[in-house]
Amino acid sequence: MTSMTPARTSPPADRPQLGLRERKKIKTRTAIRDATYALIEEQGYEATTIEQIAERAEVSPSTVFRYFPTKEDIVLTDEYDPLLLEELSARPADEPWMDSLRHVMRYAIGAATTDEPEVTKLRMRLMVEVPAVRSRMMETMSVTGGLLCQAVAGRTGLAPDSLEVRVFSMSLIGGLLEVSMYWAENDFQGDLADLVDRAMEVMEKGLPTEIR
Amino acid sequence: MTSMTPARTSPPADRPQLGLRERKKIKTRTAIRDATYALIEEQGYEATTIEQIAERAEVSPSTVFRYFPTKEDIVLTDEYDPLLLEELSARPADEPWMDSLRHVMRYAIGAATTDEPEVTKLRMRLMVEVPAVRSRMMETMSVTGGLLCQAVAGRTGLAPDSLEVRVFSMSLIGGLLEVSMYWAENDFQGDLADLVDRAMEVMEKGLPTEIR
DNA sequence: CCTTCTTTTGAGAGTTACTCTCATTTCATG
DNA sequence: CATGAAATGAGAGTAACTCTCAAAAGAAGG
Repeated sequence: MTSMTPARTSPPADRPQLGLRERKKIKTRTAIRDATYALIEEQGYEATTIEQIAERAEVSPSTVFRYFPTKEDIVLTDEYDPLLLEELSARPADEPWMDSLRHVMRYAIGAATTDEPEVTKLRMRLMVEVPAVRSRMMETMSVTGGLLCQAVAGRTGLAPDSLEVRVFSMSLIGGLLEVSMYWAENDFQGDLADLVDRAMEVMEKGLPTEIR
Repeated sequence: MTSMTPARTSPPADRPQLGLRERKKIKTRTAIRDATYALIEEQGYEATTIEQIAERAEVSPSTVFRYFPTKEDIVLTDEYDPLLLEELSARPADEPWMDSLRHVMRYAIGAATTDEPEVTKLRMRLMVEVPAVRSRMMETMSVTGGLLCQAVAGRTGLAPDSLEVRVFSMSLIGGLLEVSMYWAENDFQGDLADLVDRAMEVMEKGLPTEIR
């Protein structure tokens, strides 16, 4: 899911013969992001202004806004969701639903923590510390939620816009988001994959000591 | 929870001999809120500026910000959470946890839909339509989540900051928030309490057709 | 290479939510 | 009524965004 996946330098997979124009666009995009990360490390999130970002990325402020609709998006945006959903639908149809999810989550976590661990951690830290970032993250998670609904519906045969599917998806996403926060708040101790396992256990079976 | 409870004209219960100062404060607070609601009905959320709100409420813009930290808060803020938690902890200790929750939810829904149904609906509509409002709502829900953790912990004997409790609380809140959205998106058809029941069923037992 | 068309960029002005400060007013109290 | 504390208003300032328009830079064809 969004929170687990790092922002990529280049779009995953396809890169066949891009024109100079396209290549430049990618370069500016990452220039802006890198500038932002660097400035945030130096001064913190709030203290970093769009103007500073623009200056360091050597573009105009207008351009920054052209590439990212909000300041938070510079930090958060990634393009992994479709990949994950694909991964999810590629799972065997007879596999228990929660097991499929677990696999996909592991996959996502692997990608995020191997690829660019510092960036991933920075993002999670910002999520915990900066309300605006957290909000924006939740926003994008609810978009992810919509996609998840499709996947769940496809798998279970339920309607994607039914209350049940929607509630299930959102509560799942809420839970997973909380895992990230927990991990970040506890200084990234332990293995994120293990935490996710524990979380999914809870969401599947309820609290450990709960009296049914 | 927050999403279900209407903003009150006066703080619930206690009003024993308030000084003129306090009474005036309450009056301005509701004046601002009423002005906001009215303007939003007339022009929509985005088109309504703080200046307009201030003008109609007959206070200065500064005062508006003194009472509400953000524009979204004018619409969303209520003070019901503590009440609900109290209600929750007042439930018999041997009652199954989910049953307790169900009761409290019913209570909250009853209060919200009986008290000021139009306001409640307006808020939910804004939640669906205005991203900023939705974000802010999610923010406050995550605060509520923290409180809920305490309650869950007290009941189950688990640590309030344990991963399990936190995940459980947040996924619950995510699910309940989605119920509100669903209700609003479907033009408030059907009984909210029924929807909440169905949602809690999902969160307790998983999706209907799920193969365990 | 040069022309023409399209896309991307930069500059600048404007809006609005929000912050901070300080003087003034308004209530509380003895 | 005097004195102190709290609430208000006025105003200046910041920074994230939005919009518009003209200049610059790649794409494509002759």
